[in-house]
Amino acid sequence: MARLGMPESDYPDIRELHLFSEMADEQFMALMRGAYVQNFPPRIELITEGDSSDFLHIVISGSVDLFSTWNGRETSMATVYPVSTFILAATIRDAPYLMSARTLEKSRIALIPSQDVRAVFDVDQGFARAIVTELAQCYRSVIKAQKDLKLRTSLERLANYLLLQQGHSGDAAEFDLRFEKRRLASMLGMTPENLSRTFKALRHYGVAIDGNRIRIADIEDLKRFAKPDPLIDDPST
Amino acid sequence: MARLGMPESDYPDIRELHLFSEMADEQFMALMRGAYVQNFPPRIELITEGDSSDFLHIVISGSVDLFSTWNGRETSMATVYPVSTFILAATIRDAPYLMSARTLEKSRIALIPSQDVRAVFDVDQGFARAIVTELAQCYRSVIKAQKDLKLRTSLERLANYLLLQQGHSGDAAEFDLRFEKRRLASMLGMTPENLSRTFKALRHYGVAIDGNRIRIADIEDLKRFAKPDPLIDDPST
DNA sequence: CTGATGACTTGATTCAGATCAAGAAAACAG
DNA sequence: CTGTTTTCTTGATCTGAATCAAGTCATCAG
Repeated sequence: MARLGMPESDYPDIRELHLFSEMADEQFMALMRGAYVQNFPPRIELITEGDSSDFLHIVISGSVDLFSTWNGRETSMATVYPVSTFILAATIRDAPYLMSARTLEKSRIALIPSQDVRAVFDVDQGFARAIVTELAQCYRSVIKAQKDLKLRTSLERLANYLLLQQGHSGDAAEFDLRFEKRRLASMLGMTPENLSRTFKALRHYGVAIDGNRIRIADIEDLKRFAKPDPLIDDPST
Repeated sequence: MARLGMPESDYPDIRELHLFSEMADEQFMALMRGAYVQNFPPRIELITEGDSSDFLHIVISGSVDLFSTWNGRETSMATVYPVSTFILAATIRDAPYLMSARTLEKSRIALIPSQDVRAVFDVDQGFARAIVTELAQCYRSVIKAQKDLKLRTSLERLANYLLLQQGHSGDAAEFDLRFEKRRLASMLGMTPENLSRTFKALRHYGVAIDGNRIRIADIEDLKRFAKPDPLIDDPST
């Protein structure tokens, strides 16, 4: 967990991020000079909801779970994969985090001081444009998630989730779940027990499950049931 | 429903909006020149989800319901009151609307061509900063709504909603619901029947209801049950 | 290899909330 | 004012999902 200035070998990965790709070299270097990189073991809590947002975080490798708690309950809100940022909105507004974050596995995280981000925003046109685009994207993702939650049953949510994952796996008939079922359950807004039963219910639509391995016999059949909708399920729009 | 260029009498209200208050006069006038104002009767659908986002909308008077549908089901996502904008994210990304919008009452709506908004963003520093702040705010609002949905029962959501409304009414012990119960039910993610029963269940915590009139006997008692949390319920953070 | 730990499944039961049905109250048009 | 329409409420019932409980399976440290 040694805390270091950012090694230059990490620059290219970050530079490629949509958020940083359009800005001037000079400003990019200014951001990188103030940045840190840390390696974290699995299951380390990186930030806690309610804390003030001192750093913009970037996942360089590994993965991070964003979750929230209230009154003793906990729910997973999203998972962040490399290479992308999180808690951009809190950084921009200089407001407390609304979600906590923990590493799911051994992860490499870059930290850019929030005040640097806000300062560079004001002087770099390309960076400003990129931040706006990114935020609008994030906003739309959450709206989609909320539609998913309010308009669908858990069976429908799981079916659509599987179709989405299947797309990510290059449309292969078989693929592995990307993370453990208890987290998947939490993301989909249900209990682990219920997820187990929901998987079994999907057998009627040709879904076979063995451990983390999913096999979909007939995509079209599953689609007829799941009724995927780009305005809910397409992450790119 | 006559369509007009924007009358200058509307300028000050719009100029006061956080989104437009920091920009240069010249740019503001440029936006206004391309804008329209329309008066709509109640229950008119202003935009339909899936359509392309040609205009940024501003509610000058009245109110607007943002809702979504899927597979024959419908849910209210948010209500927009004067003076504020909606579908900013779709405008920024030049992407299809994720939600539909309809007037709840007779409403006056301003329409600014999306391409003008994007063009001015690139030349006006203050406007760019304001858009980013607004978007970050919107993002955080939706995250809060999602925490509310995933972490609370409908009884808890209603209790916290009432506490929030009570705050909006200057902490009066009595106040009126701002809109009809069927919409409130949809916003809170439940059926009208269930809302009726949930109101009755809150009598145990000193909540009396008569038509649209709410009376809270003992705020502290209700708070002990509702456990309001600024990271979910405070719209300003 | 072995015991311990945590993840997953399965069954029984309970509960929150939806649905169905009907009546009461309010809003509205003529 | 009167009939109509819509909203709201109430009751009965059903269902999706949570909870409780127990057992299986996999992983991993020693």
